[in-house]
Amino acid sequence: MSEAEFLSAYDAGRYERPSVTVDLILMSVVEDALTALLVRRDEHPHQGAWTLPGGFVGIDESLDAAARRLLASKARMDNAYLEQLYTFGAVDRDPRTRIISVAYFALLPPERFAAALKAAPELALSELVVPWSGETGGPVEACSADGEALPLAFDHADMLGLAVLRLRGKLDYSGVAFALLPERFTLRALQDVHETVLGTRLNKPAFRRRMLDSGRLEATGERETGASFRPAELYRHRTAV
Amino acid sequence: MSEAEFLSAYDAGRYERPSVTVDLILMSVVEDALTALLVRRDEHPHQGAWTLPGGFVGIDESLDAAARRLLASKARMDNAYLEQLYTFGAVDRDPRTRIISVAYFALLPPERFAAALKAAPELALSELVVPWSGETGGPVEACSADGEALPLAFDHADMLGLAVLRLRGKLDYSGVAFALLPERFTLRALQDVHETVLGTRLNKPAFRRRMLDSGRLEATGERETGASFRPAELYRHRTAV
DNA sequence: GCAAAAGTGTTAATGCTACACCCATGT
DNA sequence: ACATGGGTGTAGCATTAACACTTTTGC
Repeated sequence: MSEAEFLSAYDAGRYERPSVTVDLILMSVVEDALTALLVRRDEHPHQGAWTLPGGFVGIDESLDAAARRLLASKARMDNAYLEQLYTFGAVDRDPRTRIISVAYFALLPPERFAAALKAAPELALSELVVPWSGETGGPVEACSADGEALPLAFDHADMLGLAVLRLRGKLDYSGVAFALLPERFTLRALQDVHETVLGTRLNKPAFRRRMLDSGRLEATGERETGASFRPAELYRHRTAV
Repeated sequence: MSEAEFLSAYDAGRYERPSVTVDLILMSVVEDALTALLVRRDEHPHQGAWTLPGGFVGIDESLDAAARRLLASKARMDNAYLEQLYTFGAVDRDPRTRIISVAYFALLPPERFAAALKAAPELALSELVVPWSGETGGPVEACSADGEALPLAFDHADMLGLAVLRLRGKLDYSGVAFALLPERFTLRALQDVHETVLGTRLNKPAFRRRMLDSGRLEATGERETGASFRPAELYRHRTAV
Protein backbone atom coordinates (compact mmCIF):
# COMPACT_ATOMS: atom_id res chain seq x y z
CA MET A 1 0.00 0.00 0.00
CA SER A 2 1.37 3.40 -0.90
CA GLU A 3 1.49 6.13 1.75
CA ALA A 4 -1.29 8.08 0.01
CA GLU A 5 -3.52 5.04 0.00
CA PHE A 6 -2.76 4.34 3.61
CA LEU A 7 -3.66 7.86 4.63
CA SER A 8 -6.89 7.93 2.67
CA ALA A 9 -7.92 4.67 4.27
CA TYR A 10 -6.86 5.95 7.66
CA ASP A 11 -8.86 9.14 7.22
CA ALA A 12 -11.94 7.29 6.16
CA GLY A 13 -11.71 5.08 9.18
CA ARG A 14 -10.75 7.75 11.61
CA TYR A 15 -13.19 10.47 10.78
CA GLU A 16 -16.36 9.74 8.89
CA ARG A 17 -18.10 6.50 9.59
CA PRO A 18 -21.39 5.48 8.03
CA SER A 19 -24.36 4.42 10.09
CA VAL A 20 -25.18 0.73 9.82
CA THR A 21 -28.69 -0.61 10.05
CA VAL A 22 -30.39 -3.97 9.70
CA ASP A 23 -33.60 -4.25 7.68
CA LEU A 24 -35.81 -7.29 8.00
CA ILE A 25 -37.79 -8.95 5.26
CA LEU A 26 -40.40 -10.92 7.17
CA MET A 27 -42.09 -13.26 4.77
CA SER A 28 -44.79 -15.86 4.87
CA VAL A 29 -47.28 -17.58 2.61
CA VAL A 30 -50.78 -16.58 3.68
CA GLU A 31 -53.75 -18.00 1.80
CA ASP A 32 -51.73 -18.91 -1.26
CA ALA A 33 -50.12 -15.49 -1.49
CA LEU A 34 -46.53 -14.50 -0.79
CA THR A 35 -46.64 -11.78 1.83
CA ALA A 36 -44.28 -9.56 3.77
CA LEU A 37 -44.65 -7.31 6.78
CA LEU A 38 -44.27 -3.57 6.18
CA VAL A 39 -44.29 -0.45 8.36
CA ARG A 40 -45.88 2.82 7.36
CA ARG A 41 -43.55 5.82 7.60
CA ASP A 42 -44.90 8.71 9.63
CA GLU A 43 -42.07 11.09 8.89
CA HIS A 44 -40.20 12.57 6.00
CA PRO A 45 -38.56 11.47 3.80
CA HIS A 46 -40.98 9.14 2.04
CA GLN A 47 -43.77 10.07 4.45
CA GLY A 48 -46.72 7.75 3.98
CA ALA A 49 -44.69 5.24 2.05
CA TRP A 50 -43.97 1.75 3.34
CA THR A 51 -40.71 0.34 4.61
CA LEU A 52 -39.27 -2.86 5.93
CA PRO A 53 -38.89 -2.93 9.70
CA GLY A 54 -35.33 -2.12 10.67
CA GLY A 55 -33.04 -0.41 13.13
CA PHE A 56 -29.52 0.60 13.94
CA VAL A 57 -26.86 -1.93 14.83
CA GLY A 58 -25.50 -1.41 18.34
CA ILE A 59 -21.77 -0.88 18.77
CA ASP A 60 -21.55 -3.96 20.99
CA GLU A 61 -23.90 -6.08 18.99
CA SER A 62 -23.14 -8.43 16.11
CA LEU A 63 -25.15 -8.14 12.90
CA ASP A 64 -26.88 -11.44 13.59
CA ALA A 65 -27.73 -10.33 17.11
CA ALA A 66 -29.16 -7.06 15.82
CA ALA A 67 -31.33 -8.97 13.37
CA ARG A 68 -32.57 -11.28 16.11
CA ARG A 69 -33.23 -8.34 18.43
CA LEU A 70 -35.26 -6.55 15.77
CA LEU A 71 -37.15 -9.73 15.01
CA ALA A 72 -38.08 -10.02 18.67
CA SER A 73 -38.90 -6.38 19.27
CA LYS A 74 -40.63 -5.52 16.01
CA ALA A 75 -42.41 -8.73 15.26
CA ARG A 76 -42.52 -10.35 18.72
CA MET A 77 -40.90 -13.37 17.19
CA ASP A 78 -37.99 -15.49 18.14
CA ASN A 79 -36.45 -18.63 16.65
CA ALA A 80 -37.77 -17.99 13.17
CA TYR A 81 -35.68 -18.95 10.18
CA LEU A 82 -33.29 -16.03 9.73
CA GLU A 83 -30.60 -15.51 7.13
CA GLN A 84 -28.44 -12.64 5.97
CA LEU A 85 -29.43 -11.59 2.47
CA TYR A 86 -27.30 -8.77 1.09
CA THR A 87 -25.78 -5.47 2.12
CA PHE A 88 -27.04 -2.33 0.41
CA GLY A 89 -24.48 0.43 0.29
CA ALA A 90 -25.35 3.00 -2.37
CA VAL A 91 -24.35 6.49 -1.25
CA ASP A 92 -27.74 8.11 -1.82
CA ARG A 93 -30.00 5.27 -0.73
CA ASP A 94 -31.10 7.36 2.28
CA PRO A 95 -31.30 11.12 1.67
CA ARG A 96 -30.70 12.03 5.31
CA THR A 97 -27.25 10.61 5.88
CA ARG A 98 -24.98 7.80 4.80
CA ILE A 99 -26.58 4.57 5.92
CA ILE A 100 -25.40 1.12 4.96
CA SER A 101 -28.08 -1.48 5.49
CA VAL A 102 -27.63 -5.19 5.95
CA ALA A 103 -30.82 -6.94 4.84
CA TYR A 104 -31.89 -10.16 6.56
CA PHE A 105 -34.82 -12.25 5.62
CA ALA A 106 -36.95 -14.26 7.97
CA LEU A 107 -39.56 -16.89 7.23
CA LEU A 108 -42.60 -17.48 9.41
CA PRO A 109 -45.46 -19.94 9.33
CA PRO A 110 -48.71 -18.09 8.67
CA GLU A 111 -50.26 -18.53 12.09
CA ARG A 112 -47.29 -16.99 13.87
CA PHE A 113 -47.25 -14.33 11.22
CA ALA A 114 -50.82 -13.42 12.12
CA ALA A 115 -49.92 -13.39 15.81
CA ALA A 116 -47.01 -11.04 15.17
CA LEU A 117 -49.33 -8.73 13.28
CA LYS A 118 -51.75 -8.63 16.19
CA ALA A 119 -49.02 -8.01 18.74
CA ALA A 120 -47.40 -5.18 16.79
CA PRO A 121 -50.18 -2.96 15.47
CA GLU A 122 -47.86 -0.67 13.52
CA LEU A 123 -47.16 -3.52 11.13
CA ALA A 124 -49.19 -4.16 8.03
CA LEU A 125 -49.48 -7.20 5.89
CA SER A 126 -48.60 -6.82 2.25
CA GLU A 127 -49.03 -9.15 -0.65
CA LEU A 128 -46.06 -9.21 -2.94
CA VAL A 129 -46.73 -8.72 -6.58
CA VAL A 130 -43.79 -10.19 -8.37
CA PRO A 131 -43.69 -8.96 -11.95
CA TRP A 132 -42.40 -11.65 -14.22
CA SER A 133 -38.99 -10.11 -14.34
CA GLY A 134 -38.87 -12.49 -11.41
CA GLU A 135 -36.19 -14.56 -13.10
CA THR A 136 -33.70 -11.75 -13.04
CA GLY A 137 -34.66 -10.32 -9.71
CA GLY A 138 -35.74 -6.75 -10.26
CA PRO A 139 -37.69 -4.70 -7.74
CA VAL A 140 -41.02 -6.00 -6.51
CA GLU A 141 -44.33 -4.25 -5.96
CA ALA A 142 -46.42 -4.58 -2.85
CA CYS A 143 -50.15 -4.27 -2.38
CA SER A 144 -52.61 -4.67 0.47
CA ALA A 145 -55.04 -7.55 0.72
CA ASP A 146 -57.69 -5.53 -1.13
CA GLY A 147 -55.37 -4.86 -4.04
CA GLU A 148 -54.33 -1.31 -3.20
CA ALA A 149 -50.72 -0.54 -4.14
CA LEU A 150 -48.35 0.19 -1.28
CA PRO A 151 -45.48 2.44 -2.40
CA LEU A 152 -42.15 1.35 -1.01
CA ALA A 153 -39.60 3.77 0.41
CA PHE A 154 -35.83 3.88 -0.16
CA ASP A 155 -34.44 0.81 -1.93
CA HIS A 156 -36.76 -1.56 -0.12
CA ALA A 157 -38.38 -2.77 -3.34
CA ASP A 158 -34.97 -4.07 -4.39
CA MET A 159 -34.54 -5.77 -1.04
CA LEU A 160 -37.89 -7.52 -1.41
CA GLY A 161 -37.06 -8.54 -4.96
CA LEU A 162 -33.78 -10.07 -3.92
CA ALA A 163 -35.46 -11.87 -1.01
CA VAL A 164 -38.00 -13.45 -3.34
CA LEU A 165 -35.21 -14.56 -5.64
CA ARG A 166 -33.20 -16.10 -2.82
CA LEU A 167 -36.25 -17.86 -1.44
CA ARG A 168 -37.02 -19.33 -4.85
CA GLY A 169 -33.45 -20.42 -5.35
CA LYS A 170 -33.20 -22.21 -2.03
CA LEU A 171 -36.61 -23.82 -2.16
CA ASP A 172 -35.54 -27.01 -3.91
CA TYR A 173 -32.33 -28.00 -2.24
CA SER A 174 -32.82 -26.68 1.28
CA GLY A 175 -35.45 -26.92 3.93
CA VAL A 176 -36.68 -23.33 3.78
CA ALA A 177 -40.18 -24.34 2.76
CA PHE A 178 -40.72 -25.99 6.15
CA ALA A 179 -40.13 -22.66 7.85
CA LEU A 180 -43.28 -21.44 6.09
CA LEU A 181 -45.45 -24.22 7.47
CA PRO A 182 -46.71 -25.24 10.89
CA GLU A 183 -44.96 -28.09 12.64
CA ARG A 184 -47.31 -30.68 11.16
CA PHE A 185 -48.53 -30.29 7.64
CA THR A 186 -49.93 -32.25 4.74
CA LEU A 187 -48.09 -32.86 1.50
CA ARG A 188 -50.74 -30.79 -0.24
CA ALA A 189 -49.91 -27.81 1.98
CA LEU A 190 -46.22 -28.27 1.23
CA GLN A 191 -46.96 -28.32 -2.47
CA ASP A 192 -49.10 -25.19 -2.17
CA VAL A 193 -46.20 -23.38 -0.54
CA HIS A 194 -43.87 -24.42 -3.33
CA GLU A 195 -46.33 -23.36 -5.99
CA THR A 196 -46.99 -20.00 -4.41
CA VAL A 197 -43.33 -19.19 -3.96
CA LEU A 198 -42.33 -20.33 -7.44
CA GLY A 199 -45.43 -18.93 -9.13
CA THR A 200 -45.93 -22.13 -11.11
CA ARG A 201 -48.03 -25.28 -10.93
CA LEU A 202 -46.35 -28.56 -10.08
CA ASN A 203 -47.77 -31.95 -10.75
CA LYS A 204 -48.72 -33.97 -7.75
CA PRO A 205 -47.13 -37.41 -8.10
CA ALA A 206 -43.69 -36.10 -9.05
CA PHE A 207 -43.73 -33.62 -6.20
CA ARG A 208 -44.82 -36.24 -3.67
CA ARG A 209 -42.06 -38.61 -4.64
CA ARG A 210 -39.33 -36.01 -4.67
CA MET A 211 -40.31 -34.94 -1.17
CA LEU A 212 -40.63 -38.43 0.25
CA ASP A 213 -37.39 -39.56 -1.38
CA SER A 214 -35.51 -36.53 -0.05
CA GLY A 215 -35.55 -38.06 3.42
CA ARG A 216 -36.46 -34.75 5.03
CA LEU A 217 -40.00 -35.77 5.88
CA GLU A 218 -41.24 -37.90 8.71
CA ALA A 219 -44.73 -39.34 8.77
CA THR A 220 -46.50 -38.74 12.08
CA GLY A 221 -49.25 -41.33 11.56
CA GLU A 222 -51.79 -38.65 12.37
CA ARG A 223 -54.34 -37.34 9.94
CA GLU A 224 -55.87 -34.06 9.02
CA THR A 225 -59.26 -33.32 10.58
CA GLY A 226 -62.28 -31.35 9.50
CA ALA A 227 -62.17 -32.11 5.81
CA SER A 228 -65.23 -33.41 4.05
CA PHE A 229 -63.18 -35.91 2.12
CA ARG A 230 -60.38 -38.32 2.72
CA PRO A 231 -58.09 -36.85 5.39
CA ALA A 232 -54.44 -36.44 4.44
CA GLU A 233 -51.57 -37.70 6.52
CA LEU A 234 -49.63 -35.16 8.55
CA TYR A 235 -45.87 -34.98 8.15
CA ARG A 236 -43.15 -33.35 10.16
CA HIS A 237 -39.83 -31.86 9.08
CA ARG A 238 -37.01 -34.14 10.11
CA THR A 239 -34.19 -31.85 11.24
CA ALA A 240 -31.74 -34.57 12.21
CA VAL A 241 -29.96 -36.44 9.44
CA MET B 1 -41.95 0.82 18.43
CA SER B 2 -41.93 1.66 22.12
CA GLU B 3 -40.23 4.82 23.33
CA ALA B 4 -37.42 2.82 24.94
CA GLU B 5 -36.76 1.01 21.72
CA PHE B 6 -36.79 4.22 19.76
CA LEU B 7 -34.28 5.82 22.09
CA SER B 8 -31.93 2.86 22.06
CA ALA B 9 -31.99 2.85 18.28
CA TYR B 10 -31.54 6.61 18.23
CA ASP B 11 -28.57 6.42 20.56
CA ALA B 12 -26.92 3.71 18.56
CA GLY B 13 -27.24 5.73 15.41
CA ARG B 14 -26.35 9.07 16.91
CA TYR B 15 -23.29 8.25 18.88
CA GLU B 16 -21.26 5.16 18.17
CA ARG B 17 -20.90 4.07 14.62
CA PRO B 18 -18.87 1.07 13.52
CA SER B 19 -16.14 1.33 10.93
CA VAL B 20 -16.98 -0.37 7.66
CA THR B 21 -14.39 -2.01 5.46
CA VAL B 22 -14.35 -4.04 2.28
CA ASP B 23 -12.19 -7.16 2.07
CA LEU B 24 -11.38 -8.73 -1.27
CA ILE B 25 -11.05 -12.40 -2.03
CA LEU B 26 -9.04 -12.42 -5.24
CA MET B 27 -9.14 -15.91 -6.66
CA SER B 28 -7.78 -17.74 -9.64
CA VAL B 29 -6.89 -21.22 -10.77
CA VAL B 30 -3.11 -21.42 -11.27
CA GLU B 31 -1.60 -24.69 -12.44
CA ASP B 32 -4.56 -26.78 -11.37
CA ALA B 33 -4.69 -25.25 -7.92
CA LEU B 34 -7.25 -22.88 -6.45
CA THR B 35 -5.35 -19.83 -5.26
CA ALA B 36 -6.02 -16.51 -3.59
CA LEU B 37 -3.99 -13.37 -3.04
CA LEU B 38 -2.98 -12.58 0.53
CA VAL B 39 -1.13 -9.75 2.27
CA ARG B 40 1.32 -10.25 5.11
CA ARG B 41 0.54 -8.18 8.19
CA ASP B 42 3.45 -6.10 9.48
CA GLU B 43 1.71 -4.83 12.59
CA HIS B 44 -0.13 -6.11 15.59
CA PRO B 45 -2.56 -7.69 16.02
CA HIS B 46 -1.86 -10.91 14.13
CA GLN B 47 1.60 -9.68 13.17
CA GLY B 48 3.13 -11.99 10.62
CA ALA B 49 -0.19 -13.60 9.80
CA TRP B 50 -1.87 -13.26 6.42
CA THR B 51 -4.96 -11.27 5.51
CA LEU B 52 -7.14 -10.56 2.55
CA PRO B 53 -6.47 -7.18 0.94
CA GLY B 54 -9.00 -4.63 2.16
CA GLY B 55 -9.66 -1.07 3.17
CA PHE B 56 -12.14 1.37 4.61
CA VAL B 57 -15.25 2.44 2.74
CA GLY B 58 -15.29 6.17 2.05
CA ILE B 59 -18.22 8.20 3.30
CA ASP B 60 -19.06 9.28 -0.26
CA GLU B 61 -18.41 5.93 -1.85
CA SER B 62 -20.76 3.04 -2.42
CA LEU B 63 -19.75 -0.44 -1.31
CA ASP B 64 -19.38 -1.57 -4.91
CA ALA B 65 -17.24 1.47 -5.70
CA ALA B 66 -15.03 0.78 -2.70
CA ALA B 67 -14.55 -2.80 -3.86
CA ARG B 68 -13.65 -1.66 -7.37
CA ARG B 69 -11.27 0.98 -6.01
CA LEU B 70 -9.49 -1.59 -3.85
CA LEU B 71 -9.31 -3.99 -6.75
CA ALA B 72 -7.63 -1.32 -8.83
CA SER B 73 -5.30 0.00 -6.16
CA LYS B 74 -4.32 -3.26 -4.47
CA ALA B 75 -4.23 -5.61 -7.40
CA ARG B 76 -3.86 -3.17 -10.29
CA MET B 77 -6.88 -4.78 -11.82
CA ASP B 78 -10.04 -3.44 -13.30
CA ASN B 79 -13.02 -5.08 -14.96
CA ALA B 80 -12.53 -8.39 -13.25
CA TYR B 81 -15.56 -10.42 -12.23
CA LEU B 82 -16.61 -8.92 -8.90
CA GLU B 83 -19.49 -9.90 -6.63
CA GLN B 84 -20.55 -9.15 -3.08
CA LEU B 85 -20.18 -12.23 -0.91
CA TYR B 86 -21.27 -11.68 2.68
CA THR B 87 -21.01 -9.17 5.49
CA PHE B 88 -19.09 -10.19 8.59
CA GLY B 89 -20.24 -8.39 11.70
CA ALA B 90 -19.15 -10.25 14.84
CA VAL B 91 -18.33 -7.82 17.64
CA ASP B 92 -14.87 -9.18 18.38
CA ARG B 93 -13.75 -10.00 14.86
CA ASP B 94 -11.13 -7.24 15.07
CA PRO B 95 -9.63 -6.70 18.53
CA ARG B 96 -8.81 -3.03 17.90
CA THR B 97 -12.25 -1.59 17.34
CA ARG B 98 -15.64 -2.45 15.99
CA ILE B 99 -15.26 -3.12 12.29
CA ILE B 100 -17.93 -4.53 10.04
CA SER B 101 -16.48 -5.95 6.87
CA VAL B 102 -18.25 -6.52 3.58
CA ALA B 103 -16.46 -9.31 1.72
CA TYR B 104 -16.35 -9.25 -2.09
CA PHE B 105 -14.89 -11.92 -4.25
CA ALA B 106 -13.18 -11.37 -7.56
CA LEU B 107 -12.14 -13.89 -10.20
CA LEU B 108 -9.12 -13.42 -12.44
CA PRO B 109 -7.60 -15.43 -15.25
CA PRO B 110 -4.20 -16.74 -14.19
CA GLU B 111 -2.08 -14.56 -16.47
CA ARG B 112 -3.61 -11.34 -15.13
CA PHE B 113 -3.32 -12.80 -11.68
CA ALA B 114 0.43 -13.18 -12.22
CA ALA B 115 0.66 -9.64 -13.57
CA ALA B 116 -1.14 -8.27 -10.51
CA LEU B 117 1.30 -10.14 -8.30
CA LYS B 118 4.25 -8.59 -10.08
CA ALA B 119 2.80 -5.07 -9.95
CA ALA B 120 1.99 -5.23 -6.25
CA PRO B 121 4.96 -6.82 -4.48
CA GLU B 122 3.32 -6.83 -1.06
CA LEU B 123 0.91 -9.49 -2.30
CA ALA B 124 1.62 -13.18 -2.05
CA LEU B 125 0.06 -16.08 -3.82
CA SER B 126 -1.55 -18.73 -1.67
CA GLU B 127 -2.88 -22.12 -2.54
CA LEU B 128 -6.13 -22.91 -0.84
CA VAL B 129 -6.32 -26.16 0.99
CA VAL B 130 -9.98 -26.95 1.26
CA PRO B 131 -10.55 -29.59 3.90
CA TRP B 132 -13.36 -31.85 2.87
CA SER B 133 -15.77 -30.09 5.10
CA GLY B 134 -16.03 -28.24 1.82
CA GLU B 135 -19.65 -29.26 1.48
CA THR B 136 -20.68 -27.35 4.54
CA GLY B 137 -18.34 -24.44 4.09
CA GLY B 138 -16.13 -24.25 7.14
CA PRO B 139 -12.93 -22.25 7.30
CA VAL B 140 -10.20 -22.94 4.79
CA GLU B 141 -6.47 -23.27 5.20
CA ALA B 142 -3.93 -21.53 3.03
CA CYS B 143 -0.42 -22.55 2.13
CA SER B 144 2.34 -21.23 -0.10
CA ALA B 145 3.40 -22.89 -3.34
CA ASP B 146 6.02 -24.94 -1.48
CA GLY B 147 3.47 -26.27 0.96
CA GLU B 148 4.20 -24.05 3.93
CA ALA B 149 1.10 -23.16 5.94
CA LEU B 150 0.08 -19.50 5.94
CA PRO B 151 -1.82 -18.62 9.12
CA LEU B 152 -4.82 -16.40 8.43
CA ALA B 153 -5.67 -13.40 10.58
CA PHE B 154 -9.08 -12.32 11.91
CA ASP B 155 -12.00 -14.22 10.39
CA HIS B 156 -10.44 -14.34 6.95
CA ALA B 157 -10.36 -18.14 6.86
CA ASP B 158 -14.16 -18.06 7.10
CA MET B 159 -14.31 -15.53 4.28
CA LEU B 160 -12.19 -17.75 2.07
CA GLY B 161 -14.28 -20.78 2.93
CA LEU B 162 -17.47 -19.02 2.01
CA ALA B 163 -15.95 -17.75 -1.23
CA VAL B 164 -14.98 -21.29 -2.25
CA LEU B 165 -18.48 -22.48 -1.49
CA ARG B 166 -20.09 -19.71 -3.51
CA LEU B 167 -17.76 -20.30 -6.42
CA ARG B 168 -18.60 -24.00 -6.42
CA GLY B 169 -22.29 -23.31 -6.23
CA LYS B 170 -22.31 -20.90 -9.15
CA LEU B 171 -20.00 -22.90 -11.38
CA ASP B 172 -22.67 -24.94 -13.12
CA TYR B 173 -25.42 -22.50 -13.87
CA SER B 174 -23.52 -19.28 -14.36
CA GLY B 175 -20.57 -18.18 -16.41
CA VAL B 176 -18.12 -17.68 -13.55
CA ALA B 177 -15.73 -20.31 -14.89
CA PHE B 178 -14.99 -18.13 -17.89
CA ALA B 179 -13.72 -15.38 -15.61
CA LEU B 180 -10.97 -17.80 -14.58
CA LEU B 181 -9.76 -18.39 -18.14
CA PRO B 182 -8.11 -16.27 -20.82
CA GLU B 183 -10.28 -14.95 -23.63
CA ARG B 184 -9.61 -18.01 -25.81
CA PHE B 185 -9.37 -21.40 -24.24
CA THR B 186 -9.73 -25.07 -25.02
CA LEU B 187 -12.49 -27.29 -23.71
CA ARG B 188 -9.82 -29.21 -21.82
CA ALA B 189 -8.77 -26.04 -20.00
CA LEU B 190 -12.40 -25.31 -19.14
CA GLN B 191 -12.79 -28.81 -17.76
CA ASP B 192 -9.60 -28.46 -15.72
CA VAL B 193 -10.98 -25.30 -14.14
CA HIS B 194 -14.20 -27.07 -13.25
CA GLU B 195 -12.35 -30.04 -11.80
CA THR B 196 -10.01 -27.89 -9.74
CA VAL B 197 -12.79 -25.77 -8.31
CA LEU B 198 -15.05 -28.69 -7.53
CA GLY B 199 -12.25 -30.98 -6.38
CA THR B 200 -13.64 -33.89 -8.40
CA ARG B 201 -13.00 -35.56 -11.75
CA LEU B 202 -15.54 -35.15 -14.53
CA ASN B 203 -15.84 -37.39 -17.55
CA LYS B 204 -14.94 -35.82 -20.82
CA PRO B 205 -17.79 -36.53 -23.25
CA ALA B 206 -20.54 -35.52 -20.85
CA PHE B 207 -18.74 -32.33 -19.95
CA ARG B 208 -18.10 -31.43 -23.60
CA ARG B 209 -21.72 -31.82 -24.54
CA ARG B 210 -23.09 -29.96 -21.59
CA MET B 211 -20.84 -27.02 -22.41
CA LEU B 212 -21.51 -27.01 -26.13
CA ASP B 213 -25.26 -27.41 -25.62
CA SER B 214 -25.36 -24.58 -23.09
CA GLY B 215 -24.97 -22.09 -25.90
CA ARG B 216 -22.44 -20.06 -23.95
CA LEU B 217 -19.48 -21.12 -26.09
CA GLU B 218 -18.44 -19.85 -29.47
CA ALA B 219 -15.92 -21.69 -31.62
CA THR B 220 -13.21 -19.43 -32.99
CA GLY B 221 -11.97 -21.80 -35.67
CA GLU B 222 -8.44 -21.33 -34.35
CA ARG B 223 -6.38 -24.06 -32.76
CA GLU B 224 -4.01 -24.44 -29.91
CA THR B 225 -0.30 -24.25 -30.77
CA GLY B 226 2.81 -25.78 -29.30
CA ALA B 227 1.39 -29.12 -28.29
CA SER B 228 3.12 -32.31 -29.30
CA PHE B 229 -0.17 -33.94 -30.15
CA ARG B 230 -3.40 -33.06 -31.83
CA PRO B 231 -4.15 -29.35 -31.22
CA ALA B 232 -7.49 -28.54 -29.63
CA GLU B 233 -9.91 -25.96 -30.91
CA LEU B 234 -10.05 -22.62 -29.12
CA TYR B 235 -13.39 -21.35 -27.87
CA ARG B 236 -14.59 -18.00 -26.65
CA HIS B 237 -17.22 -17.11 -24.06
CA ARG B 238 -20.30 -15.73 -25.75
CA THR B 239 -21.59 -12.94 -23.52
CA ALA B 240 -24.57 -11.94 -25.67
CA VAL B 241 -27.59 -14.21 -25.64
C1' DG C 1 4.41 -46.45 -36.52
C1' DC C 2 3.63 -44.96 -31.95
C1' DA C 3 2.20 -42.09 -28.16
C1' DA C 4 -0.90 -38.76 -26.52
C1' DA C 5 -4.66 -36.16 -26.33
C1' DA C 6 -8.74 -34.34 -29.22
C1' DG C 7 -13.15 -35.35 -30.47
C1' DT C 8 -17.55 -38.49 -31.45
C1' DG C 9 -20.87 -42.23 -31.51
C1' DT C 10 -23.66 -45.78 -29.03
C1' DT C 11 -25.73 -47.85 -25.17
C1' DA C 12 -27.30 -48.14 -20.31
C1' DA C 13 -29.19 -46.01 -16.37
C1' DT C 14 -31.57 -42.55 -14.23
C1' DG C 15 -34.93 -39.21 -13.20
C1' DC C 16 -38.96 -36.73 -14.41
C1' DT C 17 -43.80 -36.16 -16.69
C1' DA C 18 -48.18 -37.50 -17.57
C1' DC C 19 -51.89 -40.12 -17.14
C1' DA C 20 -54.76 -43.42 -15.08
C1' DC C 21 -56.46 -45.49 -11.40
C1' DC C 22 -57.69 -46.82 -6.53
C1' DC C 23 -58.72 -45.29 -1.59
C1' DA C 24 -60.99 -43.13 2.30
C1' DT C 25 -64.15 -39.98 4.16
C1' DG C 26 -68.53 -36.80 4.83
C1' DT C 27 -72.90 -35.97 3.04
C1' DA D 1 -74.04 -44.00 -3.66
C1' DC D 2 -71.39 -40.14 -4.85
C1' DA D 3 -68.42 -36.27 -4.85
C1' DT D 4 -63.93 -34.83 -3.45
C1' DG D 5 -59.35 -34.75 -2.75
C1' DG D 6 -55.60 -38.12 -0.92
C1' DG D 7 -52.47 -41.45 -2.51
C1' DT D 8 -50.02 -44.95 -5.90
C1' DG D 9 -48.67 -47.59 -10.10
C1' DT D 10 -47.03 -47.61 -14.81
C1' DA D 11 -45.52 -46.22 -19.28
C1' DG D 12 -43.06 -42.74 -22.11
C1' DC D 13 -39.79 -39.18 -22.56
C1' DA D 14 -35.57 -36.64 -21.91
C1' DT D 15 -31.31 -36.00 -19.78
C1' DT D 16 -27.07 -37.80 -18.23
C1' DA D 17 -23.28 -41.21 -17.29
C1' DA D 18 -20.08 -44.61 -19.10
C1' DC D 19 -17.52 -46.81 -22.47
C1' DA D 20 -15.49 -47.67 -26.75
C1' DC D 21 -13.94 -45.83 -30.68
C1' DT D 22 -11.86 -42.80 -34.39
C1' DT D 23 -8.94 -38.66 -35.55
C1' DT D 24 -4.96 -35.70 -35.68
C1' DT D 25 -0.65 -34.14 -34.53
C1' DG D 26 4.79 -34.54 -33.10
C1' DC D 27 8.50 -37.54 -32.63
